[in-house]
Amino acid sequence: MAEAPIQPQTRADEAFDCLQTAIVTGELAPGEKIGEVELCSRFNLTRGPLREALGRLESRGLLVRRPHAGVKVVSVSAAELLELYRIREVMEGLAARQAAERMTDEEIAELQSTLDSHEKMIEQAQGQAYYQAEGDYDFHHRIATGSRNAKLAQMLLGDLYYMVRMYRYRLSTSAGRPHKALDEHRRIVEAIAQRDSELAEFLMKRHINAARQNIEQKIRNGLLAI
Amino acid sequence: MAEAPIQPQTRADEAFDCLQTAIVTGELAPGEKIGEVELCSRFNLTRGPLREALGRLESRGLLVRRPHAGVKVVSVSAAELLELYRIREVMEGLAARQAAERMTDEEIAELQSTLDSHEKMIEQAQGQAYYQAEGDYDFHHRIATGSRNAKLAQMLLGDLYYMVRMYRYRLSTSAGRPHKALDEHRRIVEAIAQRDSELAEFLMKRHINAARQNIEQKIRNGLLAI
DNA sequence: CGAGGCGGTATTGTTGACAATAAATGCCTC
DNA sequence: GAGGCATTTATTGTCAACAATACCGCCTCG
Repeated sequence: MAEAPIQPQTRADEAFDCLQTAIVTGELAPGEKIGEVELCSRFNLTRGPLREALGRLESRGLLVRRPHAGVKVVSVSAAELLELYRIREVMEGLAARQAAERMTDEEIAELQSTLDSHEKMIEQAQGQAYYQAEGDYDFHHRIATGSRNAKLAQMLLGDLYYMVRMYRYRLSTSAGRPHKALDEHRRIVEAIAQRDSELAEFLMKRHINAARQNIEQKIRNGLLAI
Repeated sequence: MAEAPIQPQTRADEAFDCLQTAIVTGELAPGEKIGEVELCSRFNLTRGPLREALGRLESRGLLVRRPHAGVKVVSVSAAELLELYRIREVMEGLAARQAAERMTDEEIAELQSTLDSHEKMIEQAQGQAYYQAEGDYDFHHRIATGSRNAKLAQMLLGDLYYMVRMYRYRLSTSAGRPHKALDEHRRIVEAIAQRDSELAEFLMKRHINAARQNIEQKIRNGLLAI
């Protein structure tokens, strides 16, 4: 894959990575107000690079900043989370369509083999939810880059996924869903392998739509406090 | 509307706005390598806020930055510009669909009246291209915000439009297209007014698809050097 | 007793100087 | 004369001090 550089090349990059993962993992809770100096001591940084990272995070919508009043982690309401899935639906649908047109045969083969390993991960039930989440992320990540649409991949991987992942960590997938999701992944890859771009788009949209409905149902049942 | 604050609230915001408009208008040409100190003197800023703005611009994909090697304005190839339109197609389709479901009657009425004024602007042929571009931007802007999908609006208005507008300035619309575009706008609004979300999505997608093909054709004819 | 204004304090925004890195130039060697 | 290496230089990255602003508690006044 080779996505992350060997090491953050500059202190600002380092700060950016630290903050981003801290937000995604929930180490910095949504809605939490955070002071700059506190963050500096926490991540061994100085305020210059930190502020630069803060700006980038704000631009990506993970932070909100009020002038002279500090920054706080964005808190996404349940409704907004569902809206995110609406966006994912159309964007990843496009990604799947373009991936079907443009992925190399090697990439498709790799994609299929990753699905195999995801299946194994799910079989050994321990840590099922976590591995499923990671596997799911891996799958969608590959489709996004496989679209050969740089901006699309950037928006999906840089903007949307991080916001969704904020909630993945506390959103344990419901029983039975992992298998269903994997099956849906399989069908999408199948369509891509057959270069059936229309079908790939359709299946991807339906896949994400199903995930959204899954969350929607949980919210209705009060199983999910956001 | 009331979008832009009365004045940039902080120096970094000011820097961000300056740089962004400078890039969009072409004052800073794509591919141009720019030094920080030069920018500082040009916009009467100091390097701190400037760097913060630079980070935000980079995060939005208008700049590319190589550590210790300076920043340069992103140069979008013809192929990438067309890819941008593919993204717009699906995202604005979604925006139109949600706008049809969620815009208030007042907003729809306003939208219709803005179309009237756009028509007048086109009638008086002078500066046709410019007004058309602005009117087009205005229209799509309203649809995006009308979707009541904050993240969608943010991604469209914050990420995509600025990149597209970089090329709008040198992309004179072809003869006859303004009228056609206005007509397409009219139909979309009509669908929204009738709360026909499916039709609104369809028409919007087709509208942007037509714009893309228009550009594609120009590129093929060598009328467009990118 | 409540509301509004006022000052202290802590936090953010900004600045200029310092250090580290990469590009560029000139020199030396082959 | 050409190529590679070391030095120089300019640019970026980083830091710590300074200034400006908003929040909080207190006091006064209605």
